[in-house]
Amino acid sequence: MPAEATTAIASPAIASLGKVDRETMSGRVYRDLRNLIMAGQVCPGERLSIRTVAGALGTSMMPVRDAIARLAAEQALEVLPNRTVRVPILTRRRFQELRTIRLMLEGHATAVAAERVTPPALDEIRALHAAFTAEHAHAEPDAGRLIAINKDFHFRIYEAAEMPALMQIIEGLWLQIGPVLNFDLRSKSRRLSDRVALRYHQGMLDGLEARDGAAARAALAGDITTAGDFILACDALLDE
Amino acid sequence: MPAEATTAIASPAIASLGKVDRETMSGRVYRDLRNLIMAGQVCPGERLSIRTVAGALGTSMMPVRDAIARLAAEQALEVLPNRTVRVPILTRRRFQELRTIRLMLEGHATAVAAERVTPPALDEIRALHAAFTAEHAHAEPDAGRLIAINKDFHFRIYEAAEMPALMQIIEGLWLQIGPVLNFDLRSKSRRLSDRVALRYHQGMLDGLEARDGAAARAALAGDITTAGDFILACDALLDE
DNA sequence: TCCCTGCAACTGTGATCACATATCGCAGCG
DNA sequence: CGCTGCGATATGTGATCACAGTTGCAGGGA
Repeated sequence: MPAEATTAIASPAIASLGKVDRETMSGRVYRDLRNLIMAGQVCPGERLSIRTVAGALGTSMMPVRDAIARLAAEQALEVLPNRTVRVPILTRRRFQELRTIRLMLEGHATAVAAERVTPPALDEIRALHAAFTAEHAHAEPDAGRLIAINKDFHFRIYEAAEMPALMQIIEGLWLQIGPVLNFDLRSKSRRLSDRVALRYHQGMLDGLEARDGAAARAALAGDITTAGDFILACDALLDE
Repeated sequence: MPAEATTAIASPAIASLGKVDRETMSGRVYRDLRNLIMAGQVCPGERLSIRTVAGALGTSMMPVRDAIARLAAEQALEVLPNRTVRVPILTRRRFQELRTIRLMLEGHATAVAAERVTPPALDEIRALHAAFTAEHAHAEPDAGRLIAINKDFHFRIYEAAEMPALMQIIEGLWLQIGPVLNFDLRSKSRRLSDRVALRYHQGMLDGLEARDGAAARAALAGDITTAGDFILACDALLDE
């Protein structure tokens, strides 16, 4: 029998074996849908049918059922009284509530990150900021890429706070807000606030480098607040 | 055909029809497990087998699979690399992190509640505090009931803040902390901190009545902090 | 006494099926 | 022209089955 089962034989050949798809299909569907939602690539109100998604992914209904159940538990999807499931439509009130929570939680994560961030982490954050800036410099910036880099920039900072439970909650918040980014994504006028986004990001970076938690937090607050104002002005939200 | 399907016929008889079990078995299993966990009636590290739970509940595996998937998404349960699922075992570090987050979130909810609480809500909160006090007066207080009343007291306050998204997050936090209440529950020495718990609850109530958000928040902070210290002293937690 | 081996029971995963219900479209009547 | 009623389609839910992987334990060898 090959060495895997035995205790101490370490052949160099083993390391090159690679891992055999240790991921369940449920997990994969879940992750894919999650990324889709967080990247703002699904429309608020859009309906998901288990069979349709399963067909599109070439699997049976089971993994999709599972993934949707998990996303619904995180409020990333919504099950209507009809028991059909759709991408939630945020009310203005709820959006503002989420923004308030984000200011607290992401503000705290940023402040803590300013204390704990390591030089290599700072380098990564700098690189992401540079990439964000570069993408803005393009004549025709790719909105999808912009959103992705922005997300990486924020979460790389939160990760530096070394508070995994906090980060999971923050991810949940982005997951709920994700779909409205869709509208933002399609509106080309977003450039208006983009310049200020760059400035706030720079402020966060400066705060981290100076280990000034309050400054970094203040810059983040500006970022979140102005971005939120932009969405609110778009009225992609339910009035309620 | 009875009136239900038609538009405008409002017979008094209809109202008495009652609703026919409009709840899925998945939903029921989910809710039951959730309550069990939040009430601290499952042990950290305890393993759950889908078939076993299904057998105990007299259903097939399906609803249990569904419920467990949802709870796992909320970190209320944990899927091991083996793909078996168990009640998570908190590390000290994670427990302290959760406490920090609770101080922020529940503190904010309490402060906002102080501004928005209505007289009838205040009455309910007073009643719950009275019940909590009364249960303490018993010679042999029922720990389970104590935990339940405490939870109702806190969440009735948070509900008064009228921030549903915030409340869902807080529920998620209680869900993660629930299992360690189990140890607390079994240790009879808990009386030590109970007196102080009563005092802090009184302080929260006073703050709400005076519409003094800062005072209510400070009292809540004392409650959470001292309760957390008690758990940490029990070392029911993983050292990491 | 300890460690290894091999078999049996058990577990989660994915697929498929049956069923009750909801939704949509169309015909028929007012 | 608009509303009502009915049939066809599609949807979520729950049950059952097959399978692969893991775990646990007993037996045999050193």
